[in-house]
Amino acid sequence: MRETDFVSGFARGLRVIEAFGEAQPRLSIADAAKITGLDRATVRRSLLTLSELGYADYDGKFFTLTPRILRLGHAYLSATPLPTIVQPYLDQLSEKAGQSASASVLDGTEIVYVARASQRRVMSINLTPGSRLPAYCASMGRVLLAALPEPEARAILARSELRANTPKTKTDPEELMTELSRVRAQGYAIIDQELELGLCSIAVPLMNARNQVIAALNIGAPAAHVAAAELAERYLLLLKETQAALRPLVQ
Amino acid sequence: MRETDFVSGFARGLRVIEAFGEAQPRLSIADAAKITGLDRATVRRSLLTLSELGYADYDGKFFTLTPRILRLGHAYLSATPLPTIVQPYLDQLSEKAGQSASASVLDGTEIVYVARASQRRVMSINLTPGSRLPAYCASMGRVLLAALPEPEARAILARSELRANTPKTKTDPEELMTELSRVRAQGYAIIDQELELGLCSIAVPLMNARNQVIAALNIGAPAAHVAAAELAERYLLLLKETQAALRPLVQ
DNA sequence: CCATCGTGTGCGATATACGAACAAAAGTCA
DNA sequence: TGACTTTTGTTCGTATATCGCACACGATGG
Repeated sequence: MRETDFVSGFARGLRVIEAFGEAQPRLSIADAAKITGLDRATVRRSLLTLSELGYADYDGKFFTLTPRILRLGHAYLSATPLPTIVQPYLDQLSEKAGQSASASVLDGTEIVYVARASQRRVMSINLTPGSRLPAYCASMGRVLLAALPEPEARAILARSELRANTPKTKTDPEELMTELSRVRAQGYAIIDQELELGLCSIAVPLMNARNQVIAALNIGAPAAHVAAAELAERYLLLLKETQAALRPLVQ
Repeated sequence: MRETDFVSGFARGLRVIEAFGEAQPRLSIADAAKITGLDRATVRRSLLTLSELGYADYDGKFFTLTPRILRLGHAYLSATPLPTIVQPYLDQLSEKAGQSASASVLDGTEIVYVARASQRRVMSINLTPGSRLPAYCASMGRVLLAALPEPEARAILARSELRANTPKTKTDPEELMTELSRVRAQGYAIIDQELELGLCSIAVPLMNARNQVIAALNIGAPAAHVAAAELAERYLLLLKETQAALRPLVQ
């Protein structure tokens, strides 16, 4: 790609959108400039553009994103067959298990939820399609990493910020690589409160007819109700059934 | 706003993202140029930019969005308090009712789902946060339109493409305005298979402490299980409870 | 009253869009 | 099949748009 085949104004604008996050629902021009590292004048132009197009509101001081911004992500969710195909199966799975069921794919060091059927909420985090979690400490992340060639998985772990979210979180890259081998061998991953105390989950890969891993499915449960050790006997069969049902339908 | 306070390269790029939709998961440069009405050279630069940033994949012929694009919508969903606050209440509501429960806001002539707790799937449409439906024929749309000053509601109806999705769809603006008055008076809206045959729903407004309508809540049910006439007696109380519980929590 | 912070603006240097031209595929039809 | 048309992707030159910097101004607070 040539230098001139890149629209930097567009790229800068996308960075500005992403500056709005968890902790930042309202941004002033200076805030957004600080977060993105862009010049204030540039950020101002981007924000005014967003506001002009209806993607943001502006009260003269602060900018907030409007629901219209969801059109952008929705373009993916409705255009990509996977979420649509998977959703009804997750609904069934969730109902049979009495727990939340989700599907996600890998994006860099993170997993991205592309579909979810939630039962009563047990986590402090609100997960919706589009939500992201670090791959190294999520059951679906383990499954997706295990599907990669070892050097790639290792590279992703190297790029990850391996934080101990709880005392149970595995953060040693070597230990994680060993865990990935086990996951690869047994065909599923179990996480016991490594992301958040009180939460455990079990995940399996979702493969297409050519045996390529294209996503992961999981069931999450409160540790208080279901011990991690019981996850496999309770839910593995259900997950495997869903995995098998979806296999001929994807890609 | 001055002319130069608008970054047209950014605006064009956003149009390109939105070109990917339901029917268009994969776009060639020429496809995207046709849909957006932009020059092929311009579209090409935007698409290559998206690809360079990891928001799109490019196989040399077709572009597809990657899950990374969800970061953009997620910036809204996680930054805006509403979806996070509402979700657990929707989960409860959905569980008690045994039907899907959703929350949405108005964006132009459409409602946008910002949170949803789904039970078994009954509609052909897959609804997730970010999904959009025409306001005029959705129960939450009726409630949100009814909350507007009459001239504004009328203006939105005028801008809407009033399609008869089913034989039951109301498409006459005057009839719709009358319906909005009824909705305003009774405090809820019922839709009987106006969007899709076999689907009916009931919605109430979600107000904040200052009585401003900031969203709508609904319960959707298959017409085969629940006649439209029974919706109110079955679910109105539940919806009102949720409405009351949320009222002090929002905004 | 000055220091600090945030916002808006003018300007020269640089990046980008447009239209057109060209090259390469992909159809089309005898 | 082969010649012809149509469509698509890419490149180029130039007019225009945009960036980042520097500065001005107002608000806020010690």
